[in-house]
Amino acid sequence: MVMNESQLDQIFGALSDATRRGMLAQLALGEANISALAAPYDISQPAASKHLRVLERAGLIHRRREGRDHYIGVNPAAVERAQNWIAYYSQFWKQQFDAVDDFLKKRKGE
Amino acid sequence: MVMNESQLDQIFGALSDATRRGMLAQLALGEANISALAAPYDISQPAASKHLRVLERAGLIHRRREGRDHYIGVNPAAVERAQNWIAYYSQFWKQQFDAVDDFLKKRKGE
DNA sequence: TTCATTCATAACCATATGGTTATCTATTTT
DNA sequence: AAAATAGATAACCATATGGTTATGAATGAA
Repeated sequence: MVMNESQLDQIFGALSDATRRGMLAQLALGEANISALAAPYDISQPAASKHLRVLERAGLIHRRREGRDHYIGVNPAAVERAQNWIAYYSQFWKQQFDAVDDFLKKRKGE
Repeated sequence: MVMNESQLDQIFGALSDATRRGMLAQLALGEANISALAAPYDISQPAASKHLRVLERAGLIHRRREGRDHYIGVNPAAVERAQNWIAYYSQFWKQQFDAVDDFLKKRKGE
């Protein structure tokens, strides 16, 4: 579980906003340019630009320029870091939760 | 994938700080009181108290009072929400990533 | 009863975040 | 060449975040 802590800060921080999560969700359908990603939200163009910079800084997306369009795609590896952190600890959390649960069930059965 | 968006905001937001992630990691060993959770960090007692309130508001932990001690434990269900969000979309992200990867490998083989 | 410990709360400070409008560059379209 | 489109950047604003010190309440130990 060796991992750059500050990058995890940025990854989770980037995921903590519904607009950015929505953009990532949209990118599950494939690459999109910034206008397309901004369209579903009632925000200004610079606001969308800022959100994408946050996602980019966290390493969650990459950007490919084609003329005046910037095409955005997801970096699954970065998302996986967050997923791994949660998965690693949730083993232990669930385990100890289940232990308490078992104890309560057994006591109820007496 | 119906899920309270603002709670996801809070869950991911709570996970975006290394101190709070450290506290959750420590809780993998079992319940602990606030002093024990604060001990590894060079922060004041009120700072630790604030971090725990953030985790609590996100539903990631629960608190049980015993005399002057507040014992903290993890709520695995809340963590699972974050995990599920990532797991759901990462299918698609990886899938499209693999498709590009295959394409590049095939082209290289020509 | 007095002292120590655990924790919460209030007030404050610096910085980050999420939004805006205005303006600029670069590229495409007409 | 002129107009439209895609984006970036700067300057600004309100609020949130993460930290501090000071203080108070409640419980436990001497």
